[in-house]
Amino acid sequence: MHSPKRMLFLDLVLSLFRLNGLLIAEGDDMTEALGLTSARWKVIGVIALSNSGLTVPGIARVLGQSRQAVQRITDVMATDGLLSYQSNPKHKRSVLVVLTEEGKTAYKDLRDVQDPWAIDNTEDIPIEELDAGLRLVRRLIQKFDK
Amino acid sequence: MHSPKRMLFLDLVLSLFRLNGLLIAEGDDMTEALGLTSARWKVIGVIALSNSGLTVPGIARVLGQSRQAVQRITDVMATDGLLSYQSNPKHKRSVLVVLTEEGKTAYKDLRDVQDPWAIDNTEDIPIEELDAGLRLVRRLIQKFDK
DNA sequence: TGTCAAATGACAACATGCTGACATAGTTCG
DNA sequence: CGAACTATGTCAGCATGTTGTCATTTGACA
Repeated sequence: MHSPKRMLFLDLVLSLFRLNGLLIAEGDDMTEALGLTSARWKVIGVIALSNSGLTVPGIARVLGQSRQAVQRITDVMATDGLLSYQSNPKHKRSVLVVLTEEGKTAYKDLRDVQDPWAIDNTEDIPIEELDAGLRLVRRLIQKFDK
Repeated sequence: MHSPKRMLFLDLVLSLFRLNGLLIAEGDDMTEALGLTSARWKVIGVIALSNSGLTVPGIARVLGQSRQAVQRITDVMATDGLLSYQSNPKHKRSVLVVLTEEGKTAYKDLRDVQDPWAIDNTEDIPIEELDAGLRLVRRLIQKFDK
């Protein structure tokens, strides 16, 4: 027992916890000047990448989070003027979340800091390794997301 | 420039956020019957792997978390009888955290559920891929942990 | 030795996530 | 059509993590 594979996997899991914390800290530091946080740019990113508009539960599904958690973030962001709610022709109660002009500007600013950050932190990592890593992560997500 | 590498990296980061959430949910479900949670078995694991005993800030450094967060967990676990504080000959105020008999039993029970879980979830993944993934994660941790 | 910076404990405020519960809106199907 | 199921908004409680602050203890060094 204590197979190397098992130890490897548990080690990977603990390392992922740690990396997650570091990435959140990085994201918060990086976007502090923009009035954003990790939680907020996750939401902004999802909305910006959708053409037709998303509902709160829709964003939650994309992020793999509870709709309540997303609702809290969007409510504060709406108060801050980054996004607004738009009536949904498909549903009387479930409104669509859209970026305001301010929100679009924030997304652009976000990209302006995020892109150099991504480039800086991958310049010494071969693209094949990143790709393999992403595939592994996706495989694990599929395994647990049921 | 929207380089593929940049997109890949941002995709990886978002996927890591999601995987992190799923792993925490897995950990909580898996150890629910033992009266543990993800936060608790992280701490138990660190203590169990140390021979000489650790202080609260020491555990925090291993986990890459704030000492306050760890202190909160250890306080509750001490109340629950899983661990106890032992006077530290090296330091008048900073006590050592040690597992009680109940805590050691919990660690054993934890391993009994964690091992099959790790084996199940890696049986279709080559060890080389896990190893490569761990190396990538560690590389990123080093990059951000400064 | 005396002083000062770092480490620690303790407390507070806050952000982010979860689940549960309840009412209402939408969908499916007999 | 109507009943049952699902999806959504909303509110509440809780767990986990962060940062900030302040007093005290340690340790390093002029």
